[in-house]
Amino acid sequence: MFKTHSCGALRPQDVGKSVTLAGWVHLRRDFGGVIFIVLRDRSGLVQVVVSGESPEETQTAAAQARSEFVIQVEGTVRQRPDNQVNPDWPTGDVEVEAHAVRILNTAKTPPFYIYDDSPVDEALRLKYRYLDLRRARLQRNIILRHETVQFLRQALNSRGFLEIETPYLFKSTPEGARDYLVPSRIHPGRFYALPQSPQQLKQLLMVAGYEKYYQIARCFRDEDLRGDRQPEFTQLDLEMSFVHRDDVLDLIEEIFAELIPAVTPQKHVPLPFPRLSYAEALEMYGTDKPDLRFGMQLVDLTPVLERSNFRVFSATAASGGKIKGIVAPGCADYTRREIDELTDIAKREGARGLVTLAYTAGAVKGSAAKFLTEDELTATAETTGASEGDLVCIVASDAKVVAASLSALRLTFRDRLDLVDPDVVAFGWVLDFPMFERNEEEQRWEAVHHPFTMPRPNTYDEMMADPLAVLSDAYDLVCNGWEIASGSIRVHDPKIQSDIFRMLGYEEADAQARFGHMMEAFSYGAPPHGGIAPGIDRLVMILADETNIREVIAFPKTSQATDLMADAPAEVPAEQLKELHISIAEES
RNA sequence: GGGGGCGUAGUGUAGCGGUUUAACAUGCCGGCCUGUCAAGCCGGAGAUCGCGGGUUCAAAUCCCGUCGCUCCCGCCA
Repeated sequence: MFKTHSCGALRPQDVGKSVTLAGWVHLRRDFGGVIFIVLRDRSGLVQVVVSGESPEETQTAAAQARSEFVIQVEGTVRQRPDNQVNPDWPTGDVEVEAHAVRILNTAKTPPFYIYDDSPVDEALRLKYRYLDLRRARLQRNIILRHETVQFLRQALNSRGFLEIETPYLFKSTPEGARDYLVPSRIHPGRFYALPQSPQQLKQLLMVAGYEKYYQIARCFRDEDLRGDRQPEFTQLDLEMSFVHRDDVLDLIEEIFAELIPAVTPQKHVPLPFPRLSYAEALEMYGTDKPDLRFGMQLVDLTPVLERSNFRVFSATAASGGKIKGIVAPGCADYTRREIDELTDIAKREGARGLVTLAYTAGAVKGSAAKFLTEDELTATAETTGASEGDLVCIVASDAKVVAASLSALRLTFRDRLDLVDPDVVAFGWVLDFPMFERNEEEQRWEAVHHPFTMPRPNTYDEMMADPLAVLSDAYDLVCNGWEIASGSIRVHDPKIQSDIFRMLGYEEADAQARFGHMMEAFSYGAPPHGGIAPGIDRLVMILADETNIREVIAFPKTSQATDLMADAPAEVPAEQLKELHISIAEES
C-alpha cells in the first residue's frame, strides 16, 4: 500500500505516530520558509507541514506540488499549538510534519474548483464528471447512497428476503413508457427491450415459490427527462407472497423509519405515515403526491360561492365545475406584480384566471372583491379560515384544473414563505387508486398502475359497468412532495387477468403474444402476492437535500439524455450496424 | 413536440447600442515571506463576448436562426 493511514481519520490519539499518507493536494499555502499542504483522500482532509527543517528534496517537492497533484507523504503526527487548532475540521487538532514528500503524479489545473462546491456550469460539471465527483458535495451524496443501499439490503436480508438478479435483456411490453430496444445480431429484425422495471420477472419469482424477493434494480425508460427522472434509474424492487396490502405498507414503513435516522441522524420522520385515499389527496392537496410537511389544504368554496353574482363562479358551478381556494398567510400585501405571477402559475395549469382576495384591515381587496357581497366575503373567510393579513387564492374551473393550479400555488407559497423544515422527512401513503383511466386520443381504457394490479371488484361485467369507479389495490408512497415508491397487490387469478386484458382492449391473440408466458405461469399455482418499488435515486436525493437526482447518480445524463463525458449516444461504424441488420432511415 | 431561463478570460459574475484598450473576484504564472488554514503583499499573462446571419455610421449589447446547459407542459403502466 502507498499509505498506512487515511487523512481524515487522524486524531489527537495518533500524535507521535509515524504515518504514510497518499492523496490529492487540496490546497497549498507556501510561506517560503514553511509550506502547508492540505492533503485530501476519500476520508477527508489533513494539514501537512513542510518546514525549513525538512529534507531539501522534500521542500523542493512541496514547492513544486500544485492543486490536485497526487502525492505521498511520510511524516509524524503532532499536536497543533493551542492557538492554531482548526475547530472546523475533524482533523483540526493535529497536523503531519513531513519527512518526505513524493509526487506520484502531476495534474493539469482543473477546469473548476475542487476544494469547494461553488456553482459551475452544468455542462462543464458533466463533461468532467470524474472531477465533479471529487468535490465534497457529490462525494457526500454518493457515500450516503452507498449507506442507504447497504442499510436496505441488510434490513431485507434480516427479514428473510432473497436478493435475486433478473435479466436486462428482456421483452418489450405494450403500454407504459417507451422501451429502450436492443437489436439481436443472431435474430435479424428482432429486438430485446431493457426492462422498465422487473415487474413481470418478480411476479414469476413468486410463482416460482421464492416468497420474498428484492433487487437493487436498474430500470430503463425512454421518455423525456425531469429533475426526478433519468433514462436509467434504480429501484429497490421487492415482492412478497401471501401478503395483503397492509403487510407491504407496514414493512416499508418499519424499514424507512429505521433507515432515515441511521443514515441521516439530523432528519426527523413523523410516524406513523399518514394514509389517505387518492380521492382525499386530490381533494385536500390537489395532487396525488402531496407535500405533507405543511398544511395549506385546499378548501371547497363551491357551496359558498355557487350562487354568486360573479359570473365566473356561478357559471362554473352551474356547469359542474368546482370553486376552491387556499389561504396564503400574511400575503394580503402582495403587489400587483406578485399577484400576476401567481396568476401565471395558475394559468400554466389550465386555469382561465386567478381570483385573489386580500383580507386587509376593514376591507377586502382584489380584482373580484367588488363582485362579491359582504356575506360572501365573510363566508369565504370563515370557510377557509382566513384572517386579517391573509390572501385567499381561488380558482374556479373543472375539478382537474382547480386541483392542478391550486396545488402548484401551494408549492409556490411553500417555497416563497419558507413553510417547511428541511430536516423533516414526511412520508405518506396514497391508497385506493382508480384502476382504469380513459385514453381519449386512442379511444381505449388504460391501467393507471399496470395491468397486473388487483382490481376491486373483480369481474369483467362489474368492471365494465363503471370502469372509472373501479379502485385497485395499488399504493404510492410519497415523501416531501415526491412520489417515492409505487406498488400493488397483484392479480394471481388467470381469469381476472384475462378480464383486465379484455378491458384494456387486447385481443385474445394479442394478449397471448404479449403476456402468454405470464398467463400460463399463473395457471400453475400462483400464490397471492404483491410488492412495491421505492426509487433509490429520489429517496437519496431527498435525504441529501438535493432537488435533482443527477446529484446522487455517479454518471447521470443531461436533460437531453446525453452523456457529455463519453459523448453518448454516438454513431457507430457501418459494419457494426450491418452485423445487427440495421439500416438508418433518412429523416424526412 | 411546445414554452421559459441562461451562455462574456480556466471558473463565477458585471457591462445590455457609442465615454471599454470589455470590468471585478478568484484561479493560473513569477517574486517576497517560517504558522497559515479559501494565507497575505507585489507584478504578469489570460476573452475572436457559444456559433452563423441581419439591422446600424457603430453590436457583447437590438433582431432572426442555430447549438449547448437548465426548468416546466405534453410524455413518464
